Amino acid sequence: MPELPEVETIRRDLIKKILNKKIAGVKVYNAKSVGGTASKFSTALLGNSLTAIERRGKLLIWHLKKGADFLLVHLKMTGQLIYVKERGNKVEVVAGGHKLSENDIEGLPNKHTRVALVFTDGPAHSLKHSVAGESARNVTRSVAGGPARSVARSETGGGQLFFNDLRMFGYMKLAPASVVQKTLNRFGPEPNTKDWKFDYFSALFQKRKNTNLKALLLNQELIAGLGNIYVDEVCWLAGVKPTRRVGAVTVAEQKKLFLGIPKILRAAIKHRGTTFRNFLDSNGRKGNYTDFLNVYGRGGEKCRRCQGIIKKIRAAGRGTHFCPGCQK
DNA sequence: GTGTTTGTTATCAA
DNA sequence: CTTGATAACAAACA
Repeated sequence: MPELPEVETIRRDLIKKILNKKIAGVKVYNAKSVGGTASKFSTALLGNSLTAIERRGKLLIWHLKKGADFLLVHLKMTGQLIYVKERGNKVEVVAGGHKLSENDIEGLPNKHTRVALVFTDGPAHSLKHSVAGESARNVTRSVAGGPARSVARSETGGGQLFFNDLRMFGYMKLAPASVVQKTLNRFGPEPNTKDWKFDYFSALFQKRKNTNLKALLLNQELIAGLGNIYVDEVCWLAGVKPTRRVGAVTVAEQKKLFLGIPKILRAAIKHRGTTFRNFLDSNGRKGNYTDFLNVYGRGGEKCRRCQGIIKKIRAAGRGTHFCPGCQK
């Protein structure tokens, strides 16, 4: 469940790994993941390179050197962008010293791989362009040796980026500047920037007084980047129940929430995000903020602040965790 | 077979 | 038009 801190972690890593490298190979395992037209996608990316990677909320905006389009990348719930550096025929994990489980980067591409990009530092030797069928399984069956293998054996030193997405909600879509602008304009302010102002935040509690706090904080058009995990954590930190009617949140509580949001997001970025289920960073490694969660995923456990028992309910259609003891 | 997981959008009601 | 709530999407797991 990549939220702002997880997407930001990936963004920072990808800048180091793939910026300005030539895209020498493109493989689409699932056309839907790239907006439906795999050939258009491949053509736009082959021989191209990234000049910048921006983030807005949970959305990544890839700037391409050639062509008029940008690439919008959204991981939704189960998307992963895993970069594997290549040495000869052997695939090598970039970040060592960390044990990887079977579900991590070994065996990539796997059945959840929807797109693979091959990078090279130098000029592209051979530009591979292939479009696969519905799943990696089909691909492997239909072609001798499997196209997946042909990617792994590509003669490049730049490495490969795998877009894995179990549930296929995520996407990598080409978009012209006009569409990008329209998309970005819909987001609320970024909590970790100078755009994060209390006057704006406080006004939301008047404007949206009839919903509950959880729904307010989850709304990307009002605040960019919070998702289910961090909303629960922010509410705990501020001592307010996520189910509280927005109109009944006091100014003092608004202040705690206002300060708590960037505080938690920054801490989570510092610890490279939270891995609760599917999140892996671009090295295929888990996020470490999981150890710092106070309520999310701790239903039935003791509150670290008041020794109450964390409750899990459903609010705004989401699994919601809070402490009845110290959240009012 | 049932319920649960959640980011975003579509849809509907008020 | 706005707000608010809910279903739908899709795959896997307990």
